[in-house]
Amino acid sequence: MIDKNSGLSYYRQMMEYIQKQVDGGVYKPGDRLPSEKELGAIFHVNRHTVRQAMMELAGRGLIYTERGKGTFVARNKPELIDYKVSRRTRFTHNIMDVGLIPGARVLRGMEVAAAERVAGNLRLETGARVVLLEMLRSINQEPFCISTNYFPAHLTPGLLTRIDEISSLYDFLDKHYGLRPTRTYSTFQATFPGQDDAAVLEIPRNQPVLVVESAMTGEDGTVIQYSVTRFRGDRSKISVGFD
Amino acid sequence: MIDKNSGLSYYRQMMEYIQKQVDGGVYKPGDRLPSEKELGAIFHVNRHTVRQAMMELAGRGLIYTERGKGTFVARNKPELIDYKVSRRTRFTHNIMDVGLIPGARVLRGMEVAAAERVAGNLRLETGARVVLLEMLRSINQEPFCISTNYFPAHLTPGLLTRIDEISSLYDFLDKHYGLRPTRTYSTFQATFPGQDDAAVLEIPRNQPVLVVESAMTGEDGTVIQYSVTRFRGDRSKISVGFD
DNA sequence: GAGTGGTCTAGACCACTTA
DNA sequence: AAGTGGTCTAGACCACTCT
Repeated sequence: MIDKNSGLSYYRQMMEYIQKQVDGGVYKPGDRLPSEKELGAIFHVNRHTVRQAMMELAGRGLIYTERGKGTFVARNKPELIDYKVSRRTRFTHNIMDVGLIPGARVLRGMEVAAAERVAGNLRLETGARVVLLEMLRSINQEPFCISTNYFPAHLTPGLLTRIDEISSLYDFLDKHYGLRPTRTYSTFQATFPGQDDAAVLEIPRNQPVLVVESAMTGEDGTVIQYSVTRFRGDRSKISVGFD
Repeated sequence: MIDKNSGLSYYRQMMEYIQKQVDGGVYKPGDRLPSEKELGAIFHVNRHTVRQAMMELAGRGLIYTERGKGTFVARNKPELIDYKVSRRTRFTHNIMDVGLIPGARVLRGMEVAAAERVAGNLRLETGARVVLLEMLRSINQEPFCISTNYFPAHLTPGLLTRIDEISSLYDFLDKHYGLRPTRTYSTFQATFPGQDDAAVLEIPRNQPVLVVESAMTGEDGTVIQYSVTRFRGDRSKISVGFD
């Protein structure tokens, strides 16, 4: 099982072996693997060596552990959600159109001084007053993405006093302020979540997130919204049309 | 330094402490941390406990290790390359425009039967003949992304015999086949690299990649190219304009 | 040769789940 | 109570880098 002279460390050989077992369908998503003790006996290695293999495979997302229960093969890709981004993207409609149940919860709402990056994207001076609105969006009751939105404070007076009324952000902006923002650009990055984001999205910190930064302008070209959205990497596939 | 009764494990306390030190600028990107032995002495814990903290922080991308040298604070953010994607994106020009040196190397070129996903995107029958062209693109001599491109074989006869001539893919397609593909859509995902991709991109398997899938059509609307590109997450920021 | 991280073993105790 | 993964200690040897 383990080749002591292969030049490859034991735990790497174990990783390859288990990866093959999973790829080959010997263990299917959701299956329990043998316990660490059993694997140690099977491969004739110490339990800590088993653990090193398990931990690396878990970090890679192939398996996950539950204390007291065992180690399990990860659910493949929990149904990637194809999320379409266009000039006017509306989360609620977007999700409902594919037969899923959207949800939204406001995490933070406050007026702050614009940091350099925020000010630059909103075409304001650094330190200008902006409204920060952070929302958790969920699909079928499960966390999907966190969106941090910034608006020039003078364009959205009293927004924070009406936070409870927000169900669809775009409807809200149109109804109260006559704002109909359209997307001018978006950037995409793959990174790891910060501690807070990981907790809210209910993912471990070593699971990647897709970060989308966008700027929106009104019909007259003034920038009225800048947002940074972190999508769960295991759930999200963002698609952009160029038509 | 370590609170034995905090309820938090030692290695997690160490992780928090070191994260704070890095965030606070005590250790800057590229700095060497104290050795594992030294950290063990500082925190009054065993070297293995130190290692567990180090390994998790490395998995998260905060630090990296070099055998025989030490442990260093990662330098990730500063070198982000803003890569613009539009209807007609040309890697070579794109990179040169921002003053960097692009490079390309063909990894694989072969004619294969189209798998379901490839066929569907190229609007062909599953099993139809397609040309696969896989290229590594680098910036300033460092791996940046791997692009796997598929073309209907009947549109690009003899492509594989001229692989050596490819420097700019789009120039090549235009010159030899009169093809001028324009992008119709792209999808973005954040995941982990496969073993081969990780090796070619020179990143560990637990560092995220940004996967961009795109379809390109000719002027008459026929799909002439489908590609899957894996960008190094630590280097890439893909931007899309909606104008 | 001294110092670094990488791997492996051995044994212990803990927290949690299940029966 | 038995089994599981989680944490910690202790000691050993290795491969590599630097000087």
